[in-house]
Amino acid sequence: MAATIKDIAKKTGLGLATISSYLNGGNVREKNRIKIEEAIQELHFEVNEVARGLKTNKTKIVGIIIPELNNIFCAEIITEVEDVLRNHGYAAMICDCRTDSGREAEAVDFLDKRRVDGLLVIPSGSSGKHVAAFLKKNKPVVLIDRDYRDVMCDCVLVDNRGAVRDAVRRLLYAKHRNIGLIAGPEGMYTAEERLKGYEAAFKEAGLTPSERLVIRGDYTISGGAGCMRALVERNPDMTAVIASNYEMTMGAIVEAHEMELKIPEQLSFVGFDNLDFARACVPRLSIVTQPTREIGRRAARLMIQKLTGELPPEIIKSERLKTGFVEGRTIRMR
Amino acid sequence: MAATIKDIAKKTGLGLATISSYLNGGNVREKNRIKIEEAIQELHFEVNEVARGLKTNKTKIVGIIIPELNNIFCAEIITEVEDVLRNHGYAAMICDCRTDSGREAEAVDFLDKRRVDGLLVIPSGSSGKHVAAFLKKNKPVVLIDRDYRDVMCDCVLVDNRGAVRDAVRRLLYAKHRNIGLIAGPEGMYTAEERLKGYEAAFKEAGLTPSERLVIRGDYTISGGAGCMRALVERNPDMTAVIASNYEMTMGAIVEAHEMELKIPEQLSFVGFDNLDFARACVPRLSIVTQPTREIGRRAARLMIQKLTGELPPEIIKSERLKTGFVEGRTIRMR
DNA sequence: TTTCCAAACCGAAACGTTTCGGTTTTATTC
DNA sequence: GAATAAAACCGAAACGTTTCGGTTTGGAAA
Repeated sequence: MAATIKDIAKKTGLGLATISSYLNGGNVREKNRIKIEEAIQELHFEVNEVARGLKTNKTKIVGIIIPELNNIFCAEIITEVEDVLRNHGYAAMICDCRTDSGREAEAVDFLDKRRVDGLLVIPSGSSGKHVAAFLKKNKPVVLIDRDYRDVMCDCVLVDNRGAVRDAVRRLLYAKHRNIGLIAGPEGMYTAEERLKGYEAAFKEAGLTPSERLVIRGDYTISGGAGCMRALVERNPDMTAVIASNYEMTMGAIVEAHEMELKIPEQLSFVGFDNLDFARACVPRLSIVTQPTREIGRRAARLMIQKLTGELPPEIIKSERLKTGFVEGRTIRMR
Repeated sequence: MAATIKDIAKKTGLGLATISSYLNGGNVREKNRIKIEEAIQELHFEVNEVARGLKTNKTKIVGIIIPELNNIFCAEIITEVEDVLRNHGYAAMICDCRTDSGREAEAVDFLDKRRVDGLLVIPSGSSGKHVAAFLKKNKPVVLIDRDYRDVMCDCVLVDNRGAVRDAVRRLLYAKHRNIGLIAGPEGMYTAEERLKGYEAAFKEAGLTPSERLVIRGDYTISGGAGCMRALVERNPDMTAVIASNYEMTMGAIVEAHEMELKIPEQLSFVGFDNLDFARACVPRLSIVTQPTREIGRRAARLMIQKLTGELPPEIIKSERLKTGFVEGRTIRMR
């Protein structure tokens, strides 16, 4: 049906190798170049990337595994990743694993069978055993946002610890002492790091927060809401709360309204991540922000570098990006 | 490097065709089955889907083209689509075309070269000329959310007209008469449909709204904000506003706060799409909702049916889904 | 005009599957 | 145990590229 390189060869009277050379940027005599281009036009020839992939053992496809496509943080990163990849001729094959590390492992298999050239993963679990086989083939794996505990990979992370430490510092500076934290799930890399940042800020100020001020959520809206209520009920003296991801920020805000808690008059608040949402709230939320586009860009670039061999496989690169803070009106000076 | 079917044949002493047959669910004598499975285990054999694709002329990949991955509405649909596709053994190759129909055409080419088996598109422009070549190869194209004006494709749409008509009806029922509409960009399918729904509701009530009550936004947050301000300034008698997509809903709300407009005391409001956001607002927004998961599921199923031949190519199916309405507290009875 | 060298060109083989048509094996029946 | 039908098996060829090693060509230098 579709024209092949052989049809072009026949039509132009040239050899297979010459056409192939032309297609891959090799030198061809001017008049032949013209003939080839005409034939390509006429027959609507398009390189069959599948055949090429079989021969070269390179598919020019990067597999992307994420916990939830339907999650703005992930989506923003992937948008950027896809853009950079495609600009370099790579296609993005995406698998959503619903924040389930079992499904993550399945996705790795799925993509491996399809012979993707590399894997970009926002890990759901903390073990990376399931990518070991892939790595053994000398294909690159780049991690985003969190690290595997047991397998070394290139990665692009964020200074989670510094992010929350900074938020706490600001609250301490505003004379808050009883600062609640809606932390993330136990064992989750970003959650643990953020919690450590919380503790570090107190420590450096020579303070020790009550244990009752920290509660674990599950990074969901309803989880955030539940935690907010629990924190308020169990800490009558609490004057400020930090929610440590976007979903829980949303949930906390909803619940505060539900409880008719005035923010920041009765309770100061620091949220996470989504600037649009922060701006839409009344009053505008003060939030920790993550450089999602930059994360995506760097991860994709790292992948490209590994793929092109610009960065040799044996050197493993880990980048850590600074977070930001956007002032709103939800921190009250005491 | 990686084991091939030939290695399995050699190891088991069986023929190539037998192994292939086994891999494709054919019958094999029990003892041979065991031998094959052992060999596969031992050599870590995995089918090379690239080679298979070359031979069968089927890649088991579906190309997905969307205006913005980084847009909750799209992301929710795609999440569902990807899930269904993968459950049927298909991979999703995603291209974000930044709401640019030129880039959309490029994406079609890109995916076509990679020999995807079908194309799922949330169109950015209204012309579908760029998929004509793809369709001519007898490969299916399924459209989501909007239709091409010039090319017939299977599609899954939403009753946009009914959605806004319903919203207006509710406001009319609450005795509002001067109802503003923040409409979408001119020429955009969903925008035009929603506008028609607005007009239809007035017509059936025997009313004609002032032209000044309709303003065109560009489906962005800042666009929505600007429109809100303009509407309020130019219509002192306006008592209610409808924003016709999520981003503009957000923008409108932000701007209302900015202008210190009390909702719903001074202005009733109906938003669009994002339930989480609606719930997080104070008071909770009344919104039109779209069945995103269902849209995704149906589109993916349609694609699968076309791909498996369950639905013959010559019959073109178009599905239209009903929207919903979630009551909040932003419509005041007059 | 001849010589010579680099540049351009060439076809066969290979990548790892599936499929076609034909052959062997097995199970069944008499 | 022979005859038969069905089931299982088999290898070669093909899918559309790239690449290898070798051959031809063009044009500059002599």
